[in-house]
Amino acid sequence: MNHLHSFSKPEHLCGEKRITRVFTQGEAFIVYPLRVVYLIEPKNQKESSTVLVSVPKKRFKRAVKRNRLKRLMREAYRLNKQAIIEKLMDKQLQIQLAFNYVSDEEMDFAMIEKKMKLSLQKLADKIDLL
RNA sequence: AUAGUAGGUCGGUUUGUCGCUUUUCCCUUGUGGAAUGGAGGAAAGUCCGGGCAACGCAGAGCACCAUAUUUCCUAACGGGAAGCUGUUUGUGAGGGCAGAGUAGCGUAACAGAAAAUAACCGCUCCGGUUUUCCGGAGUAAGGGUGAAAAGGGGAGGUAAGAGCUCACCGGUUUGAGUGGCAACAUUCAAAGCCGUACGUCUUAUGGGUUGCAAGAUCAUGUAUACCGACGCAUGUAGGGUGGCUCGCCCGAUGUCGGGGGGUAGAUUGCUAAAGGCAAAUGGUGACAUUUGUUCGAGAUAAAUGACAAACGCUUUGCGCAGGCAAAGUACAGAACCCGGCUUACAGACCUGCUAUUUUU
RNA sequence: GCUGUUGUAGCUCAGUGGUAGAGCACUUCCUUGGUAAGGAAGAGGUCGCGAGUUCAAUUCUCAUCAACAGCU
Repeated sequence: MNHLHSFSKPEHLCGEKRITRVFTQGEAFIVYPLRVVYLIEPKNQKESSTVLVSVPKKRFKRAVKRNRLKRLMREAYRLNKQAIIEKLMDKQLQIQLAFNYVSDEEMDFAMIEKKMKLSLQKLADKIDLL
């Protein structure tokens, strides 16, 4: 069985030091409602892509809504990550990603998936330029 | 039948595809496979109480905070049950709120004569003047103001009046009896002639602090914290006793020995518990006892999901009806664990009771 | 996870139970040839929301909502 669509623990971006590094050294762009922060560097760990998603408490007060949006974003990433993974494998690079949700309104899965595809395409273009 | 009220219960189901995570097992040992478990009645707010943990422990007084009707329940509580008294709300079943003490002190705007040792108008008597009126004394029945006006209405009494006196009634205090575990209720007698609300104050009881991001262990690794002995000093400067006072305790620098702070990480704490369900017994009840049976989240930038389809339920529209179509399907997500309280909630069900209408 | 503070006019803030105020801003008028400054007058408040105590609540009590801050 192939595992093109998995999203297991090693693919999460965690640990205070690594997260701080991404946010201080990484670059960012916005594909509304997603703000994408990324850091591309030569490959030195097993996974070629590690990701975190976040929804600010300030915009969504209820935990249920925050959890749902995070799940939708994760799901959208999981189903579409192949777009960048292969390019990274070819060039022997790794990427660390952070997705911030910056809208004030809840969106459904179709919308979020569309935006996620857009932002991943944008990342793929950047990888090609390197 | 409709509307309501009190208490209790539930709060979607099935299938497919792709995923997340706990535990166990297997192998060809890795982006592997299999099996298994995986949010709530409020997981929420963090308002109380407890367990558990670390630190502290020399006390006394004051201060501070909380609580305050009775009896019971409970591990405990500021929670609950059943009562008592008052008040308020509802046609009603019911619901809300308050309930230690009152000796002293303070406040009660505006209006009103006066907001508690009262006297503007009025009433009565006396003196002056004699047309109205002026001055003095008495009085608190009547008037108006106000949220609130000095027990109630009646008879006697008087110049006019007044608990001034009398009987009855209301309330207060004291004593005695009856009922009740008690709060209290009720009866009799006596006294006295009797206002209200809030605050302050007083009394009683309780309160060490911090919280699983507590704390423990491991690997890496080193400031020189801390401890002991000796020496100095002889309780001096200063410090601690988490706000103050008294009291108590420690106590400067040196040498030797022991020892290991902080940061980031991993493991642990971590989930079986005052647990759920049923029956019987006791109790008005909260609840307790016994017996039987049953279940099993443990993540850590944080899992329990996404998509699709079908069904169920609710509402609306169309239709005589079967049915068809559309819309909706709540509040909300564990983060150490329990007991409560509070707040949010589509819809459904059960039991008791109430009101209205109709029928028998 | 734990803890605290604040909410009053468009803005910044007063207001210790008795008719809600100040400064700036706004409107009208005066002044000036005109503008600014100055002067006069005026408008603008569910006192975050909901209960309770009281004769009376911005103020006292309870619950709730929002904003902000702190510890880690």
